[in-house]
Amino acid sequence: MAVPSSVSVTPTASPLFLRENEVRRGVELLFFGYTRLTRAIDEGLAEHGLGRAHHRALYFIARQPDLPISALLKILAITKQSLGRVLTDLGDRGLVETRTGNIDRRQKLLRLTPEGVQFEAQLFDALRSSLASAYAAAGQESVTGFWRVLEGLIPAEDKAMVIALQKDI
Amino acid sequence: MAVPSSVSVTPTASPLFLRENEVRRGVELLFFGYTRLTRAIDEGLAEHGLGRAHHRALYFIARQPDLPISALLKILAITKQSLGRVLTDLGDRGLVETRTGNIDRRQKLLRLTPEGVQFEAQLFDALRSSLASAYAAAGQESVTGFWRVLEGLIPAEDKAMVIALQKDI
DNA sequence: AAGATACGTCAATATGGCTGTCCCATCCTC
DNA sequence: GAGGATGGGACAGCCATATTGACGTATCTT
Repeated sequence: MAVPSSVSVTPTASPLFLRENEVRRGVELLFFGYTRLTRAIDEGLAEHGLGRAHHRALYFIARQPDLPISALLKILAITKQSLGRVLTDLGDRGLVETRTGNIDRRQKLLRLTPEGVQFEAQLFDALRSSLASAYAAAGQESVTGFWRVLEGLIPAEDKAMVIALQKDI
Repeated sequence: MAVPSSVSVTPTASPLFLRENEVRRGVELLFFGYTRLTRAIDEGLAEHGLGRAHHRALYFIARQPDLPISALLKILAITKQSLGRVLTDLGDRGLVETRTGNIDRRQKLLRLTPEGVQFEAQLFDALRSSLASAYAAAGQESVTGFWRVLEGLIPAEDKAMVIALQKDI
């Protein structure tokens, strides 16, 4: 390891620093795996003149119908302005609609139109076929490990949000 | 594993289609895990006025010194123009240098300068601490599964490239 | 000598983020 | 009921990162 001593000056070897190979492998597999998975849907998106940002919104709206905009902002961690543009596009194409919240009338609750449901399902099919075949090739035990490691990458303050997503399946 | 015996159409319900929950979970964990990991280095990059695109180049040059530009183009799967700008920025900051190939004098071989090595190591420390703690929390068996699933997401035609990266650690 | 390859470069464009500012409607608290 | 906090929308401008297409030069291969 040709790391200049000025950077990581650990006099004693910490276990966290004995893993360069494993860490680099994880970084690389995450990079390639993630980018290849997202590419699986580009074609479907392009047919509607949409990009990946639109898909992310579409996906989470599909996942939690009647999601308030503020919740989507937290999930995506982008600014209101950036999301506004995306939602305008999705609305213009008749894929997403909003209605006023019952409990809090300031809120707009997002949900997919029937066309939106169909389109999201079509995109999801591409994700499913990629991920399901990776799952099948790796085996169920590996899938569990895959989830565990990824969960460990999510900071504590975001974890509740992610788990909430997966509760009401 | 329950992979249909060929690519053929299975009239009965394929196991691949009985996994919506698992697939959604994977999509979400990949999204959050990947984005959170990449955020870990944004601060360090911003100090040099660089972005994530610069880090990706820096990372793979660190990984394979004397990498020809054409190889980096394949890894990153972006256009020559996009990469050109990134490499210009890295060169201007004295982080990356090129030299003419010995075997093929048309090639320019990329490598980090000493400053580049130090900077990459600093960024890598952030990645390492995130990933290593996720690894530690999940356990070694999970890490193996994590790798296996991600490998399954990489299309066959790219797999050789990724494996080549990990051979000469 | 001809063609392919590796790299560089110019110009124009798209996407998806950002900041800052201001506004309106609604809710909550005192 | 007044005042402040919150949810959402909108305008203007900017930045980072990617794209396509076309063209040029050096070098390698045949």
